[in-house]
Amino acid sequence: MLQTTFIRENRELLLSRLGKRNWQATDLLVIDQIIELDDQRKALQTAHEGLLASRNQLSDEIGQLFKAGQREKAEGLRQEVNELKEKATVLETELKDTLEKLQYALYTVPNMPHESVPAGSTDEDNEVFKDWSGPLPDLGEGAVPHWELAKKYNLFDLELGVKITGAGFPVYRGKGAKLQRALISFFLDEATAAGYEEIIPPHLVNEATATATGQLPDKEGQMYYVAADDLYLIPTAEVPVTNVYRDVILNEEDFPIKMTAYTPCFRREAGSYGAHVRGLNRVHQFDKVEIVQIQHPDRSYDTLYEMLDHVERVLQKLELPYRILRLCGGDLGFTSALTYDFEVYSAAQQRWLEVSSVSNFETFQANRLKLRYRDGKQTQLAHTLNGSALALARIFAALVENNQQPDGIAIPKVLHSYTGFQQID
RNA sequence: GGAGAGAUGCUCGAGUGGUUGAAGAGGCACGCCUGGAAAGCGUGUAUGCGCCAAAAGCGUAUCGAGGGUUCGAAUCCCUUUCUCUCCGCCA
Repeated sequence: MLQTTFIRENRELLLSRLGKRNWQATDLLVIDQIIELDDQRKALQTAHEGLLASRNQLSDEIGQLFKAGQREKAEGLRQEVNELKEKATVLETELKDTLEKLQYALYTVPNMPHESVPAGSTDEDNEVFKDWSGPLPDLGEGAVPHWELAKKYNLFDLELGVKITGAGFPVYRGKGAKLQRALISFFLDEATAAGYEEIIPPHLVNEATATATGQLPDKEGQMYYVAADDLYLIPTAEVPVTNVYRDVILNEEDFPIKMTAYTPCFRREAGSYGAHVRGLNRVHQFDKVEIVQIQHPDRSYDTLYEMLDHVERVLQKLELPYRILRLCGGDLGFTSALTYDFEVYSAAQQRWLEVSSVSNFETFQANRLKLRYRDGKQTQLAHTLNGSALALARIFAALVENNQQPDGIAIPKVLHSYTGFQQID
């Protein structure tokens, strides 16, 4: 959520930047509505608090009079205060109403895209920020996609998942399960070696938490919801991990805060079916290691690129062909100011699969989180960032596809100490 | 799940209707003292919002959360959340 003061002070810039998200003139009206509502709010608040101040002052006087034994005088003041209170109640109702409208309007405004965000409306307009320079793997005859490899080598079973739960809930087995666990450990070790504190957060979160990182309101359809306890299954570790710092005031020397977490991620992904979602390409539950940073506003973009480097190094160690995209305005998430996606090449499917998304949210989440730092005498909102390092199901898919050989699947060297085997056969 | 107790500032902890944004202690910061340090002494130490060009300042709200009683609530009432203790259940 953008700050009202920011919107007031940067109206023109905001209007033009929201154009990158393909906002039309009619969409932009909400910005002026917000400023208007905020004007109203200020006027009402000033008037309301003026009445409260009088009330408090008179109440003090009444107290003094009672002590002095001047009951009659006190009774007179009482009448006066009661009249003030009636007026105050009217203003209070109006104020609450205005605040509610303002809040509602603010919730509809997405983050302001960074100046480097390319124009565009769909994922086809994303800019290739760093392309894969080497040759793409050519598996030749007989290469099969990962879902067939899964059957051949007993790596995972989607039909079994259907029996146990439903579509999109893979059951990993045998060396497939071991490989999955190896990848998780490897990713976590890479992150902690880079200075991230490992966190094991809850996998269910309450409404306040989901609101602070921007999943609520509006996107409840994307999360699994446990009605009996009013809790949501996390769609990403970003949600609980970023909320570690909800309602916190940091000192400047606390920056940067670096946290990493492995969690399963649950996404309803309603309405996505078809050939491109076969196998592990899109599932309702997948494993992911997330990296999160909280940084000083002046340094958050350096941090964003540092996080890109981290993801890049991990992919290099896994020896997977990858490219980096800079998301266009139309594809940019609601809460993000700038996002880079990583895609790995899936040689058997001959297509790129998104395996990581690294974003700077600037103050958008921090505003809702009330995550601030002390800047001299005042407090300022911090910047939050996060990225996948990495999302597992698709890494798993690309890994087994690209490394398939006639007699088995070769495990990348870096994972040998984690898997305990060098090949799946 | 049943019974009881509790929730106050960075921490501990006092406070049952009237300068209580909140005693006291600890911590922390700064200053004095010291050759240096400790001890000691002094000062300071919440956040949001509004008024103000801005600072200073002033106002207002906040003692788990929400609502109520009252001229006035940390203090009284209701609802709710959470924590602790005992019992039950249990990986």
